[in-house]
Amino acid sequence: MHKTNQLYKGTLSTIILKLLAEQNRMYGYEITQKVKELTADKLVLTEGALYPALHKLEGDGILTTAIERVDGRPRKYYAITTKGKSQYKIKLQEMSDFVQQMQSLLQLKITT
Amino acid sequence: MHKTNQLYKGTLSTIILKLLAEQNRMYGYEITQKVKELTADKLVLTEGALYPALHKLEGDGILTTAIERVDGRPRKYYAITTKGKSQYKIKLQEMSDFVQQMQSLLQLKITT
DNA sequence: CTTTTATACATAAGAAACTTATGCATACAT
DNA sequence: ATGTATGCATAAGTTTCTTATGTATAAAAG
Repeated sequence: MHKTNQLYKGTLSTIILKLLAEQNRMYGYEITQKVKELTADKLVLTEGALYPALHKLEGDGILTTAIERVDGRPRKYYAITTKGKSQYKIKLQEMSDFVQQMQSLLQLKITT
Repeated sequence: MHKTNQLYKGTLSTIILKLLAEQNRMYGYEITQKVKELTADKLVLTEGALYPALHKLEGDGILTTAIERVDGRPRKYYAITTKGKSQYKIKLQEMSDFVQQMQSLLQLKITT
């Protein structure tokens, strides 16, 4: 998923859901580019992590897919389902709780 | 380490270092109790995660140990080394960066 | 007096979520 | 002709957990 920071483990699906909750639909490569853009290259999704994650979300009914041919190449568009939206809310709340727990436990300085 | 939240993966060593950076020395069971106390039982370290983590930190020269007999039972006290203290600073900074990255990327509401 | 609970350590099998490497294919630029 | 960007995918190996066990002592509970 990135460089050498173990903390990002478990964040991938939440990031995917965040993007798809706001973008109607996106394809895999587009997601990697969007995350690079949003984080100024600090977070780079690897394909070995992204594609299996997308397949799992699809298998769990969180995302649906539609393949389209663009410029002679197939593109697999992903969209979030109703189930996915409620799953996203849960994931966001978990992340929020986690962040607060870490700030409290480690007494992190908040530089907003 | 806890219930069912993947996010805590990778946080264990940072939590251990935090406690030992402030407590001179602690033993394993004491660490589990302290974390329970500090988080109001929301974070419960399991032994299967804690002890291997402590052994690894010791093997990496981050912690040192001293075994003492208390109430007829052996206790293994852990203390942080100089190397451990600089490692702790790095870990704290990584956590701080991670938290800010997540707040930014997911636009989390900060409820301070 | 025997069983449960708390204290205290440890390891081993299995799962989850990655990394790293590889493979296929098209289009464009050098 | 070769490298870079686009676009998908899988497979082997690693890390870090969970879950399950195992050993041992002391105090409380029945």
